Amino acid sequence: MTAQRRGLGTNQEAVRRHNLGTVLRHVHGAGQVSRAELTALMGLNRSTIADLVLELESLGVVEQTVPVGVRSGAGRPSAGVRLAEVGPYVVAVDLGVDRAVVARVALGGDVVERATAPIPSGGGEAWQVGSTVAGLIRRVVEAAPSSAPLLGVGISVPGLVRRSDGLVRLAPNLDWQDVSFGAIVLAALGVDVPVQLANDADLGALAEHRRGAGVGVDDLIYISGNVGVGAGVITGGVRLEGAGGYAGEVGHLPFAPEGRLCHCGNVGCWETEVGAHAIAKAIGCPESDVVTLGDVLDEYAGSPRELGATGKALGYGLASIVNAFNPRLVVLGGYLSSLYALVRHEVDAALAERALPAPLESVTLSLPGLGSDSVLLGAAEIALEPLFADPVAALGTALVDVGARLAG
Amino acid sequence: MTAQRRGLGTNQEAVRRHNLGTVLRHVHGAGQVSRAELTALMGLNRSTIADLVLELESLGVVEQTVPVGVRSGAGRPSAGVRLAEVGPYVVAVDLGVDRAVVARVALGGDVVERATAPIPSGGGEAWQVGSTVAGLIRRVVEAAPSSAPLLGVGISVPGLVRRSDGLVRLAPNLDWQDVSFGAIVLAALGVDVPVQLANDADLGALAEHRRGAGVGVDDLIYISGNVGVGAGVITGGVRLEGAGGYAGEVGHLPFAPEGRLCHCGNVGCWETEVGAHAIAKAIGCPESDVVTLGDVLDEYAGSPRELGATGKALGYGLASIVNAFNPRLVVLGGYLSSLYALVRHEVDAALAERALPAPLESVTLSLPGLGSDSVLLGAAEIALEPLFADPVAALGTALVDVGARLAG
DNA sequence: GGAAATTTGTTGTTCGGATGGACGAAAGGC
DNA sequence: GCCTTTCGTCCATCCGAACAACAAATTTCC
Repeated sequence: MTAQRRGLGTNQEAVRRHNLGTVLRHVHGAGQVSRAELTALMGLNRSTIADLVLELESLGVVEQTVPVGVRSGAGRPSAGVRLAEVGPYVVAVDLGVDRAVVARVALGGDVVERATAPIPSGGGEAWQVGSTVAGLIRRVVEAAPSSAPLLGVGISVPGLVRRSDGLVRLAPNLDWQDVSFGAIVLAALGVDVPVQLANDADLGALAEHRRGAGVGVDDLIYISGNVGVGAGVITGGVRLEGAGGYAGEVGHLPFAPEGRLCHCGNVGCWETEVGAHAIAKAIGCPESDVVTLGDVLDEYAGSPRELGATGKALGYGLASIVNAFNPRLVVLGGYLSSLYALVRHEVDAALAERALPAPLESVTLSLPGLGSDSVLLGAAEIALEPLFADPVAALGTALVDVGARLAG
Repeated sequence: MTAQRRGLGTNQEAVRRHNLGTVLRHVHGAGQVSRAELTALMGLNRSTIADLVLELESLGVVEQTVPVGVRSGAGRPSAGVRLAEVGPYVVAVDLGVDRAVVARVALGGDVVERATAPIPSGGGEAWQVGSTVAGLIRRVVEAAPSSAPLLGVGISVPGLVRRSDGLVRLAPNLDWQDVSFGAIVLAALGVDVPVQLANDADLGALAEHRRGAGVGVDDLIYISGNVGVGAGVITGGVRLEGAGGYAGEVGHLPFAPEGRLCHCGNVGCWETEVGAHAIAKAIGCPESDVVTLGDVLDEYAGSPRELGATGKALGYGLASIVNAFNPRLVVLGGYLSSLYALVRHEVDAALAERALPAPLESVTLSLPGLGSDSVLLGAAEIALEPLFADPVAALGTALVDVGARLAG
């Protein structure tokens, strides 16, 4: 029972829900599992697993295959369970500061189709962006088999998103404040599907945890470098959200009291040292290229010395994060992955200098295992969440024949 | 299912375990609940609750009472469920830097008996402290009814405690490093009971969440001022532990790069501004009174201006914590509660100045609801944890006739 | 004051779903 | 080619939550 409301009792419906969802979660995570592996993973009886798989098969989400795959020892090979060929899917939206990426993502995490459009600098009116996104959604959904159900839409936003209702409280680089972007997109689409919004760093963390560099790691942090800097925290295997959903705003941790003025109104925030604008200034990159700083850094041919101070600042800041959250893994996403490749030594040294020995000894820095798709795939994962919580209910309310409905 | 291993399925034994534990948790939390309230709280059937209560009664942990208490509407009054008169108990140990407090705590959280002994300054050898603590444990257990089972011992340590095995990695103010204090106490006691160790701030947070200022608040932080400064974090209703159990070490967040040298080897840690030594210096308190700084501050009659900078530093540091964790409540424990009473205005203003608007709007600062017992009661709570996870198993392995066993 | 309404406790039964055993099937090892 | 090992399938079983019916205790209303 991953996230049941605490204090409640467990009735038998809940047991079935949980077990169905857990089987599906395993298939989703591994792509292909044998029934024998499922019995071992879940600690349930052979017969029970068989029954659960049968029900999922009749729901049209998984298929059983002939025994295949690497065999270990003797004995009859176990039947495989894999995702259905024409199964449920979600739409993932990665809203960046300069472009929106929209993808149709199948259960299992494969990007089936993808579309991108630029966003005018400064964000533009939210309804314009919503209209653009809706157009991209129409495009990626068009070719989907009409019998495949759409489970929902997950949207990543570079800013503070209120958990309770998905309101975008503040997205500085889009110049948005208190925007109900989920409702805007739905209105532009003209249909009603479940929509989930979340912060980009939180979604990066989720995706890296499920399918990237952090598989099997229950305490990890994803640092997103996306003009601003934020952190998504997974702890004990679950997302750290905080009271309102704003946890992980590490970009405004104090860093240099005598430092530069930050757009948040304070002085010397970490972001003023390792944010995109600061780095661009350090390497003499024109202001117009700030939004694509990652690409600039990938092709950076200047002296690494110009970035030495930045690397040190990154390491010092990471030390604070390591002390506060004690993660096993820190994934550096966005342009920070490009930066880390250039100044790895400075970052590692600064981290080791400032972090406490105990949390330091078990932490690792790494690049995203999903490249630049972490956030997009994280958006897919939150859209899939209801399916794992209750497969029957989620498929019951899913939208079928989506292409036709959206065409009109 | 509060903390089941993820990925596992739920079998029927687990359901019963969970439901029994949840009933007990409710009785433990409320002291007295009616069966009707339990059905509403847990969402289970009347008959099911009746059966669960019957089983707990036969285990000797709860008793049913005649209908009593405030009645709301019409209808037959519901039977009450309360903790058994002679029920299971735990021993809680609060290891401070200058004294150890040991208490016998009944299920329900009442301190039945308590004993205290000083600890030589600088901590002394761990085995000496262990022997002292064992003596206190003997004393508080002596008068316990011989039929009452001892569930375990919970120990709070002012330092970094490894979650996996309870090893005390570092307790600077006791001058300990890698001390297996649980084993030491058990050896001095000569019996084998479950022992849980944890960091003092984590336990303060736990107790305030369960029985103090944070009842019903699922995202709270307890800041312990106990010579050093640390934070215990509850998020989503569960303890934030991190990979090794060291999460919440906020005392060494960077604060003033040009500041004082910290014992951790860095410069300008938050602790160098709001730690006990810094405050003592600010108000001209002799070094020998640092360990009782809370009492000193309670009787402080000097000019509040001497503490203005400290209050500001506290507020700024709290802003970082609020941005990073987005709590709904921050409880200031230890000497920080005394400090806050003196410079509330400065702290509030500094927090409001540096925290981001979104997380700031929902956060409250408060004093501990449990006074100076937060940490002690938190130690009791971790010792009780196995009981709620599996009442039958925990009571099966509990120790009876404790007085006689410990006398020899 | 009495009857109706309301809510709960109790008891016996039902039912959902996990479990376990028996048996056959499909592989590897010798 | 036979034995061993492991798995799928088909039962019967069993555990425990849910449900229904009735009795009990209290409030409310007339």
